[in-house]
Amino acid sequence: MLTLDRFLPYRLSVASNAVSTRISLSYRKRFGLKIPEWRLIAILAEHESLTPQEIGQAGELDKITVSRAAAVLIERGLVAQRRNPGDGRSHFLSLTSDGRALYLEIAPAALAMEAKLLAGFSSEERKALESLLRRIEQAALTSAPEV
Amino acid sequence: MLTLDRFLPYRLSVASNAVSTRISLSYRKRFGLKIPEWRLIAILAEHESLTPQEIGQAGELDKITVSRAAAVLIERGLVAQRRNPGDGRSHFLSLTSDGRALYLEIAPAALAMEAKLLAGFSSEERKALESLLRRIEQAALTSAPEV
DNA sequence: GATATATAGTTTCAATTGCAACTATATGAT
DNA sequence: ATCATATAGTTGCAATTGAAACTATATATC
Repeated sequence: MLTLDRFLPYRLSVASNAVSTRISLSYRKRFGLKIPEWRLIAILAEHESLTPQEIGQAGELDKITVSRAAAVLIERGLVAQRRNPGDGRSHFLSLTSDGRALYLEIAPAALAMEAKLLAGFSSEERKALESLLRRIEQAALTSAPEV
Repeated sequence: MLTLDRFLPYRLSVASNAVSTRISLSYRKRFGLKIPEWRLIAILAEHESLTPQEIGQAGELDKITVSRAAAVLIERGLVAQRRNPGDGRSHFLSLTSDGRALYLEIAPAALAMEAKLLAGFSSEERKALESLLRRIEQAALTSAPEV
């Protein structure tokens, strides 16, 4: 028998929405960033210099989203663009020093929010949650697109 | 140090998106339903007759979403509306026999999709995932709206 | 090296979503 | 009973999102 309350896709969606809403409010209020913009900054902070395509792969963002987020961040002077000598259709993106400075502000705030969410969890529980989420994601991507 | 790939809100969002995308495609293709419409049907299947407000509480849907989903389902003859004698601003919604018939088709399909997603999980893992998700959700709702 | 096909990224347009204003009814105060 | 305030649900409008078309460049074929 089906019970919505115990249906995995429902529980996952509700949990994810609660967390996203909570977090995105913070990003927006404190730093004027939407989630894709924040993701792009986080990825560039880890990778130095990437093409939009590589950013999309690294952060599960589609190319439209990357394009728009990058435009906003370039406009704000947080991200710089330079030619890709190997491929004229593409280009490299990287954080400017302002971008890096902003990242150094956000990263601790993000970690603090995460810590708050996970406050009641043991370290085994955290690991378990991460691993279960990865497996569910894998299963969703793997199973045939049509049931 | 922050790593996007290991950041809980990110993992949660990615997993939830993967599952939602996968599932909503199915609902839409096979039954012409969007997720809120499906949720509304599932809730009414469990509760017989509810006001829009009660539906919203039962399924984490805001009142606008309920209103629009209900309008679509009434138009399709899947949901019926009748006066609420106790409060003229409100009304009761319930499944029509067509609505119940559709539910009896969808419910097994939904359970089958869930089973597929959870195929590699032991029953302890399933319970753990459900409980961890509820706790995260609670933590997100509880923690102050501003960090 | 010209033409055809493929790919990276952007832009346009249509669908979806959510806030804020609105309508109708209910509740509380004088 | 009248007026003020609160609540249920709907609608209008603005912002967000995503799919498809478009532009520019690259690669493959003849």
